[in-house]
Amino acid sequence: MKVKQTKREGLPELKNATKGSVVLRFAPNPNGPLSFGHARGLVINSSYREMYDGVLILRFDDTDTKVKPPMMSAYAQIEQEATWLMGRGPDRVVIASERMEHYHQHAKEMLSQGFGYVCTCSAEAFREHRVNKTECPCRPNNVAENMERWASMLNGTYQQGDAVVRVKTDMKLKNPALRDWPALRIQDTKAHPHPRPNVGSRHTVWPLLDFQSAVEDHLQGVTHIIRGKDLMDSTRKQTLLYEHFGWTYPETMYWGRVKVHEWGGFSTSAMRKNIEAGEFTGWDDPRLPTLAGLARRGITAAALRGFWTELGITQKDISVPLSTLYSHNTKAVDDQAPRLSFVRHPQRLDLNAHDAATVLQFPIHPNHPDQGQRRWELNTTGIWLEPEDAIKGDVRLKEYADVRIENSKAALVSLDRSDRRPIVHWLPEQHAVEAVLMSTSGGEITAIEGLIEPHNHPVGTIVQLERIGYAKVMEDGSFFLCHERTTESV
RNA sequence: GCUCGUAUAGUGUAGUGGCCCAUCAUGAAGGACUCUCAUUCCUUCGACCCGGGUUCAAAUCCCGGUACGAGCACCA
Repeated sequence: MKVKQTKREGLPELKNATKGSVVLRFAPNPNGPLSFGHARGLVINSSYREMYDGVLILRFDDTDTKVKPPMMSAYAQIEQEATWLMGRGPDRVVIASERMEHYHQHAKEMLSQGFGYVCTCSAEAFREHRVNKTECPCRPNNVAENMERWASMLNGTYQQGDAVVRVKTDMKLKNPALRDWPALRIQDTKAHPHPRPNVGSRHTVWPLLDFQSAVEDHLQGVTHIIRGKDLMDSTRKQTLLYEHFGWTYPETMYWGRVKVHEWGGFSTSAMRKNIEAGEFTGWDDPRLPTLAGLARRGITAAALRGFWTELGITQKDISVPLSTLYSHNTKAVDDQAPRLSFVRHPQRLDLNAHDAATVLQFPIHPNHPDQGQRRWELNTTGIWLEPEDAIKGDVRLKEYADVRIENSKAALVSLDRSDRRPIVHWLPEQHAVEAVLMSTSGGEITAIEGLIEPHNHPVGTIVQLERIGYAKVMEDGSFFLCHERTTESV
């Protein structure tokens, strides 16, 4: 008997993993709030935490005060956003800048055991050595000398740029990236203090990512690292360090680069600049691919989880259309979204409703009568229609009646459906309040004036505007279209 | 330039030598249901980068090519 092939559900098994003893980590730089891409690390790592009943560490890699300076408000925001996305908080939070003594101690150990050295060559000079596979003059220095130079790094004799601590690997390694890589450097924290008040200018010798991350992973007992494949060489560098220390490196998996068609590339630093320049209203500007921005326009955590889980952890570099995310969001949102009638650019028509019912009643959600009923009272003869529908001639006013439109007048034909004429959404003249539908399109925020049926859905509710799409109720009562349309009929 | 990695339908993804004329989702087209251009359901369309090799047997292993991406920062 042939067994039909099936697609694996969810994420693949972790190598060398036993339930209950898996330790994972997600390590962002708090130089801004989380963005769409960060969600991948959160979703994947947290799924594995659930699968293996493991521990997930949120680690702030905030060891650069100049190139990518941390943002004080980002720490709390990132933890909150991560919790929102994962549906559960991290098991442990680690802040690198507050664990400097561990990094210093390990640097010292590295020097005293002779597998590290203090190098005073300029970056350019060392680059020459790296490409030519030659040893720099500092490399043969003995332990005593290295300890002395280490002291000079710590006490300020050496200034920023004067010296780094390198891990002794092998200058003849095939991969140039691995040759005696830098582990710690000096930062002028007087000029660029760390934003955390208890850190500030206290330290001048700071670890670089590869060293800090490697030491911290070991200290925290991390068993599995899942990260971008841009960090593949980091794994190799860190493995060399682990060998020196006699540690075992965690299992590692990588994912490739993801681009979203509509967004192209973006970076936290670039967004920060544009926000400061006033091009965006803030980190939660709905045009921004930040978690805050996406959440603001009604993209749910469940949609993000579904999206990233479906992409999995392949090393392929991919480009995905936003519609993929939207389809996940539709699935997450539709079943609960109350229906509302919103008429864009309303046009008033007279309706000769001589025989009409005066009260209409129909469900808030067609698939869920238990959500209650909508109740429209018809006490005048005016109705509102979208201009596009008002020229269609024979239409059916949804949940009410078939009408014929001629010369800006609508004539009631039948209360029951008499044929297959198109059904349009509409509003009774008195049962409509002014409203605005906001949306993003092509990097702009646009507003469409219109009328909405009265409702009391609280701020934040994701509703479905019939025949238009899902929208979120905003603080000011306006609606924000969740899924920007490619073919917008504004 | 050196090093590393990846290549399955339009877009993603499953598949680790025979159950593969290749999975699932999304998309497109058609249809059913429905007083929404929503949801749900059904049908159809559509792919193993190229060339060699190993093998009785290759999407799956090996070699070469090509394409794309990443690293070679005193950034993360």
